[in-house]
Amino acid sequence: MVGKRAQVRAELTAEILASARRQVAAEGAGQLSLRAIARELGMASSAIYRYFSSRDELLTALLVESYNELGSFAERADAAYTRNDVLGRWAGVGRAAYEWATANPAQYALLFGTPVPGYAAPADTIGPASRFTGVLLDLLAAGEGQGRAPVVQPVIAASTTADLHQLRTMTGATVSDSVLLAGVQAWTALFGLISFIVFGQLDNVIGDHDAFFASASDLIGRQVFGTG
Amino acid sequence: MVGKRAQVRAELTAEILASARRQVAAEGAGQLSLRAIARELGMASSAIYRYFSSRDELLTALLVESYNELGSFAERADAAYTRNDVLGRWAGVGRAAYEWATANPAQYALLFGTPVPGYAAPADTIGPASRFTGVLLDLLAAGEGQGRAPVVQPVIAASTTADLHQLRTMTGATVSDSVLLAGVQAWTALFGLISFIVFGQLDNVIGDHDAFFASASDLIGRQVFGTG
DNA sequence: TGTACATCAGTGAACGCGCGTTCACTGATGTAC
DNA sequence: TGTACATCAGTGAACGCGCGTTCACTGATGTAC
Repeated sequence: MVGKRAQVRAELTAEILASARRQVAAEGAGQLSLRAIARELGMASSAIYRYFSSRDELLTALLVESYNELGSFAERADAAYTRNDVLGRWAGVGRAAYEWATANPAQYALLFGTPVPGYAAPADTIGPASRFTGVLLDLLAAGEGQGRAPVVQPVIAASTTADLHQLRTMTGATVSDSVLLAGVQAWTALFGLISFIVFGQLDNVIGDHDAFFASASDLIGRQVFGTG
Repeated sequence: MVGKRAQVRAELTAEILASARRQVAAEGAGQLSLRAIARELGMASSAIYRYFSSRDELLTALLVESYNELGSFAERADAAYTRNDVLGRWAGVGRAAYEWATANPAQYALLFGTPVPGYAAPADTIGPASRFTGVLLDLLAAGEGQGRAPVVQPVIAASTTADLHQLRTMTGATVSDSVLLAGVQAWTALFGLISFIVFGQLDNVIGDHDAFFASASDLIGRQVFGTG
């Protein structure tokens, strides 16, 4: 049985995290303040230290939570398609990322924006961070399994071949160099697109963000997976 | 003739900006502190107010300066190629942006990273900001003039057609919808790629950043301009 | 079941820090006659 | 060319604010016998 104390502790930990999330959403990750959280929860600022031993630890918890949210969101979106429907899956996963990002811009910025100065993400964030890329790698493998290939064949330097080799052993991926390189490029393109929209670079350039995202994301998908 | 006072004023203004630049480079834009600048220049913190009426005004000056740096860097790179060598020009302009970004990561973050909370860039940044995109639009026009076309034909919603139309009138561009959409997509892809590298998303994934950038940027270029 | 003790949550004051901005001021540099 | 006055740069103290973190403490909740 779970002790009452442990239960109350879990609840308050969750409340602190929730308040931190709200805080980050409202002011950005750089402005995350333990005192403000304590104020919102109506407790002494020192009490927070019973739950998180420093501001950085709270940031890490937030980071892990956000990566997991994005990852599970993408996994669920992916699961809704037939495995063979590679372009549909790409569209779904991309849209999931886009929707999560626009719904949670500050959390998105925490993951993909300017690194928080003086903060280095510890190793426990690697696992959650790779949930999203895991979906992508699986997608790349499925595409190649169908005989799909990038519409433009990449030119790859020797050092990059080595990097791709190591990436394969790290992730257990099995796709070819061309597909892997084009896939990583598509990954950066997808998040570049989302960042431009979320960070306001396309304000005054594109009015209907959703429609533009759909077109551009579809373009990226057909570039990596061919028109099949 | 320029009065001595005016000259000294211009020099100190430049020194303040230089110190601010150093500050941003070392700590990030969020940490830009007037007091720290004053300390470095050996003057009273209140003296800064003779030159910039607020912290935000200094930030704006920095933003304008950075956009101009990036823009002129790209313009010079572009000018080094034969006008017809569209893929060469794309590679050169992309490399210019990449080199500027890696050499000035904090200034890059100021332009393309998480927006500084509580700060809205005023209208005077639009001009400098569009120097880079001006180069790109010119490049797109040159490509289309040679009969080049994106390797994958974009699918464009009605609202996006309207957005593209407005974009054309705003910028004086003359390219077709497909080329313009693929061009904007390539623009977001290029900066997504740079951001992933500069912000550390590819650490532990790709070792040789320069080589990877070259491959991926080349890929983007051949996607927009065709293999012609 | 009741008692004695250990564990833990939360308090409130304090430390030491840095920040942007204002203000009345001193002197030096420029300008008009 | 010299004098009287206006302009401007820079000072230093102060205001009011917020922050992360530490520490000795009180009181409540749990545990062992």
